[in-house]
Order: sequence, then structure tokens, then C-alpha cells
Amino acid sequence: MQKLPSSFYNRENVLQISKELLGKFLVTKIDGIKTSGMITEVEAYAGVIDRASHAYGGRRTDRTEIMYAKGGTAYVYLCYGIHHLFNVVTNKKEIPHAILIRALEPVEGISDMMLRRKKSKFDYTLTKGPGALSAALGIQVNKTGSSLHGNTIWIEDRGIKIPTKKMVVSKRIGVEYAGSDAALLYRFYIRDNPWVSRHPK
DNA sequence: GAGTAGATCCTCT
DNA sequence: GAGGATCTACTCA
Repeated sequence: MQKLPSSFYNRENVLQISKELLGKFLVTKIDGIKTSGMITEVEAYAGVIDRASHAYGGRRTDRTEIMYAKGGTAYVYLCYGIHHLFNVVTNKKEIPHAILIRALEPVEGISDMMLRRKKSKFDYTLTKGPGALSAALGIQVNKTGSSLHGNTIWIEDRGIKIPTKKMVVSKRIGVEYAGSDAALLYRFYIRDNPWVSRHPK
């Protein structure tokens, strides 16, 4: 059990990093409550050449500035006015790669996750989907720019390795506006794991 | 079980 | 002033 080093995030191949994130553990300690879960589903956003990315074409605004930070930084933003989506920034400074964490399997602090999600019953919707898992772990937009080497949000390697044959590759979700880039196979999830948001159309 | 509308607000044009 | 890397509840069958 150890935090992923900066050398994990600073690599250039965002697809490779995405695959390796499956089976890792996302941990947060927010408001004094520790919660964690195993990552089961991710999507890669390949920066300036990816029309689905906020940083497409080198677009740079107050919001996307975080994506240009060095690997190992949290990029959180608000979607549809309601949902906080959590991304991991990868690659070197000035290269705006990011990986969206879409789903995870809850491990620690499940009762607190249920409180945050206002759920009385434990079911698969607890951390299935990017907006849901952020709410469960207490991640909000004010955490954007946080370092993943600090003591608020981080990712641990607990010795679990997902074999390639257990991985499924597919199109990303909800990016129809990205034109031909919507067809890119940039989504990865663990085969037969119930904690996966949904199947692509 | 499948399909759809509403919530809700920050960011960029 | 429009729209989005979503989720849930509600309708209809």
C-alpha cells in the first residue's frame, strides 16, 4: 500500500496510464473522513488533439489552466451545474492530458459515502458514474488543483494488477459533440465488474 | 424495463 | 445567454 509516485503520472502515454489506474485505490480524506475505493472505470482525454477535451486546440482558460499543470494534480470541474467530475492530470507541465475517473468499487468509509449521497440503502449506484463517485468521496470543485501527493486526495497501489484480458476498451460516454473523436477507444473498465457506469451505445 | 425530462450553475462566447 | 465529460425520478407499457 503506497501512494503512486510522480513518475507514474508524468509519463507521456495517457492511454497506458489510464489502463494502469484500473485496480488502483482512490483515497480521500475530507472533513476528517477517510474514504476510498478501487478504480474500475476511466476515460482518457488526450489534450490539444482531442476534441472531447476541454484543452482541445490548446484552449487555455482559468478553468482549464489546471490541466496544464504537471502530472499528479487533481482537476475537478462542475458539469450540468450539479455534478463534480474528478480527473487526474498526467504528463509534463504544459501538456494538458487528463484521465476522468468514472467509477470505483467502495472500500473504506462506505457508511459516510452513503450519508454524502443521501442513500439509506447500499447499492451499485453509490459510486457508479463520475458525478456519483465524486459526491461519495466528498470531492468538490474547490479541490481542483490539489496535488495527489498531499493528504487530501491521493491514489494508492495496493498490489492489485488487472490483467489485460480483464480490461474492456470502448468509446467514451457523453462526448457526441466531439465529432470523429467521439469514436476514439479511450474508455477502459474492468470486465464483469458491477461497478461500471454503463455500456456505450 | 425503457425512455425522457428536469435539476442547476459555472464557464466561455 | 447558451450549454455541458451527469444522475435521478417519473412516465408509460
